[in-house]
Amino acid sequence: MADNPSYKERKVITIGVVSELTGLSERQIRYYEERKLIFPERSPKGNRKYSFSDVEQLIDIANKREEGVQTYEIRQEMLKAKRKEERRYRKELLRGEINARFGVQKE
Amino acid sequence: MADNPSYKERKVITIGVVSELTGLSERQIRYYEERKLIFPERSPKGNRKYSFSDVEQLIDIANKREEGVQTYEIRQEMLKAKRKEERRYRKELLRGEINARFGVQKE
DNA sequence: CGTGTAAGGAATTCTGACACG
DNA sequence: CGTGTAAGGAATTCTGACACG
Repeated sequence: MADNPSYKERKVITIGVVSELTGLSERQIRYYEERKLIFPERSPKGNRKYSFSDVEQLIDIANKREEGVQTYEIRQEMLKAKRKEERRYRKELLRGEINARFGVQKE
Repeated sequence: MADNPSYKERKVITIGVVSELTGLSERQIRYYEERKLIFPERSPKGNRKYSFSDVEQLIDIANKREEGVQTYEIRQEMLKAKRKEERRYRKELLRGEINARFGVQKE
């Protein structure tokens, strides 16, 4: 589904660059991690690494915060969206299984 | 043509990460820049920033070097490919202009 | 030519804490 | 709650140079 090299998801960007890209302070970025809104990886020596996808997520968070939405609420929204996505995915899986057993044959 | 956000071309990766990604030493990466094989941007304070595209380019360079190709030769090949690409592009431009004046109308 | 390394300095990042509100 | 800041240390990056071959 995603590109195989998947430039968007590779966690390769350091916090300083993320700060420039998002306009957020490093303090804010680390705090949003503490509040479980963002999940960077760590380099061997402990430096945070973010993906472009994380950068976009942070920009969304920044917009919500400007509207006065609290981090807790943002987290709730994220969890809700995630559950919805999982339901959609399971449904898709199920459809595939049913087709494999009872569906019309291809060719 | 490329994605608008253009994750592949944004120069956001520090040299340490590029070193991990490519298996090349920082010394080698800086040297290939000196030889004009790679063109990182610089952060305000002078740190090199690379794109995913640069990383791929470096992997190609590493492969060529393993085959014993010298940096000078690699550079010549790159310049040749670039000129070829430019000819293709100008041809494309020209075709567009001709169509705009004399070509069949759409609709 | 291509790469390793030691050198010294400057910039980056990390954590835990105090501050304000 | 969300963010700024000073603190001290560790890791990163930079440049110019010497070394080997």
